[in-house]
Amino acid sequence: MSERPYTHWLMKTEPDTFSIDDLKQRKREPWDGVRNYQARNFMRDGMRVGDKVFFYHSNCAEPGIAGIAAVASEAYPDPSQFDPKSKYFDPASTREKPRWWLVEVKYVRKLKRVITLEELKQQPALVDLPLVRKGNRLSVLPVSADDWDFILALE
DNA sequence: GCCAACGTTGGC
DNA sequence: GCCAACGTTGGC
Repeated sequence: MSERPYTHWLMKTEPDTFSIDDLKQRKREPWDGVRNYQARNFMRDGMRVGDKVFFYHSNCAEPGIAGIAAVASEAYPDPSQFDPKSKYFDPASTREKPRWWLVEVKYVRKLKRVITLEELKQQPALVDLPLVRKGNRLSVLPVSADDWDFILALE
């Protein structure tokens, strides 16, 4: 069995734009619009089909983990970077050498309740969880297997 | 390569 | 709406 640093992830989304209920309805969705290199690298280089993902609601009344998704495709170039009409259009990117990549994610389930950011911050066991570390604005983050289990036990 | 200016994220 | 904490851009 090959070793990878991470097999569990957390992906942020603003529920006003795309919520866990939207994913439940759509079942599967390309995670387009990521325009940060570190977040891109996690998707392109770190993720494999079947990896579990915490679906996190940000920039809303109750920020926190709202559900579980799974990586459903290998990484491929984000089509929106080539579309001049898209707000994610990147004129500096080319099809020969795409700058931005995405994976598709599929719905797994909603949590019984939202596990809030506030609650996660209060857990001494989660001090090293990247999500609760100061100033971390990345929209795609790794979660250790231990932290994953610990967080789910809070549900 | 430095770094000031600017833009974005996202909690509060 | 405020603003801290970033990341990016571009002049030099």
